[in-house]
Amino acid sequence: MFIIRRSLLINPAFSWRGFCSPPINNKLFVGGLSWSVDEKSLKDAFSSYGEVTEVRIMYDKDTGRTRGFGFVHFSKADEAQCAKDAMDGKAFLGRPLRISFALDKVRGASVVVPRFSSVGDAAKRDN
DNA sequence: GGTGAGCGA
Repeated sequence: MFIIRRSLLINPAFSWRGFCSPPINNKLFVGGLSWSVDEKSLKDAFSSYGEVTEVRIMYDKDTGRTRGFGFVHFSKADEAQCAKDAMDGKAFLGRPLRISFALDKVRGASVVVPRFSSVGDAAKRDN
């Protein structure tokens, strides 16, 4: 029924290139950060959408500057979903944010980063 | 330097 389709439109958990993107965890990968962004300003910005338990920004040990991405931990996955929907694509300190759910990386193994269009590619073939 | 995936329990 079309009521289902309308639910897909109004629910951010069901929109990712027109495909399902449920909150898989309460951690967000945040890319596209400005070079001058720091953890406290990032936490302050994301705290408006939920309880931020931890913020970690990756720094280059050689230059001491940020690598332009980081991770934000929320108390609840629902809050992470809300913050992602609200902040993704929004300008922060002059640069648009690129947010997605964090893929858990275990010590000693490289994180498997699927191309952010692999699922969408399947959806396009279906379309 | 701008399409990017860490750290510590």
